Amino acid sequence: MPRGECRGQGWWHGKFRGCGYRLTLGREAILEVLAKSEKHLSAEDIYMKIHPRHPNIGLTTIYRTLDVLSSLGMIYKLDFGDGRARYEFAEGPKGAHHHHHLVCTGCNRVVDYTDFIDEEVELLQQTEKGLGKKYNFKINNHIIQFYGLCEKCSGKK
Amino acid sequence: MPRGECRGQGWWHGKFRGCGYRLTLGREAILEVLAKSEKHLSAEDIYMKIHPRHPNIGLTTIYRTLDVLSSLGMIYKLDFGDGRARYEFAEGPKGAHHHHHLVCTGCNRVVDYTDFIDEEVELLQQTEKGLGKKYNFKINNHIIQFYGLCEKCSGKK
DNA sequence: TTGTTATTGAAAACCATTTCCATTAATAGA
DNA sequence: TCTATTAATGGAAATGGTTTTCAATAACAA
Repeated sequence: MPRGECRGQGWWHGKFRGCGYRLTLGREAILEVLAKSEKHLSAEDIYMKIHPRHPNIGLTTIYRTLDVLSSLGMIYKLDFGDGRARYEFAEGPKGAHHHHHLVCTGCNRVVDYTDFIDEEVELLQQTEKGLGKKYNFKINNHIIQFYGLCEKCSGKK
Repeated sequence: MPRGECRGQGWWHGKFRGCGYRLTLGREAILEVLAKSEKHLSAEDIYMKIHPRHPNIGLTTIYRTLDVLSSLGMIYKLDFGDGRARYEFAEGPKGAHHHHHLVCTGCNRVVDYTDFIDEEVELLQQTEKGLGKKYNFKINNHIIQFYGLCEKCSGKK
């Protein structure tokens, strides 16, 4: 199932079915929350958002679904070093909103930046290709993150 | 305490003292293990290596010491996504052995690569400077990691 | 040598995530 | 539409890396 032929309402029907997954209420609800929401939600954040409307969807299901969505490439699993995973909607194919993260180690605020992205992407592709060949890796993902202190936290210190 | 004026046997004495830390057996033992060892040790790895010689050093102390060393910039705390932190000795100043990591998501093998490092470092510095100014961050760290499947794991599939 | 206080070890607590297992429900086929 | 199959679910319990607690110990300054 080549990633990326998705767009429009309900495109995920095919995505699920095509991979032998069933389309359930929970899965749709979670996808919807991630698609609409501010970014970087934790499993519990998602649970909280979904619970009022779907009180019968448990946290376990959230975790399981997030794994599925993540393995389908529909969402990204992120780690900002605060001990809980965060998830963000993978905005369609072709990296339309490709960005990386700038994390404040003081207050855990996260800034999505797109500055220098073109240069980054170019270097990443080059590196990916080089490394892949040299070490015989089939590379399919990368992380770039910057850590520091935001204005507020820098002052506090 | 400006990082980086360290070299030679026992340079850490000053590093510790200068920051109000005491120099203890445990701290030296842990530093030594990290300095000598293959890279990417987990807290428990370190515990196992130290235990035969120092059976009275507990895992708790390992964790506490790793925090201290990490906050002093003497070691790096790494996350390869397998649920446990790894640590690696910060090889002196000036990024003498600056490298990044290529992680196999199949078997968790980690390759340290230095290919394209110069280009990377240049871009990183540029980005760091740009982001720092634009978002008023005092950036002091970054991560770059590639994930994929190594030859073996790629075949298995 | 002595007093102060950072450091320690062991056990318990923490807490995000996973596993278990009996129940439910999505889907394919009749 | 109805039915059988089996993936998906939820609640409770387990997991496991890391942190906290607290009384005992030991590094260091004087």
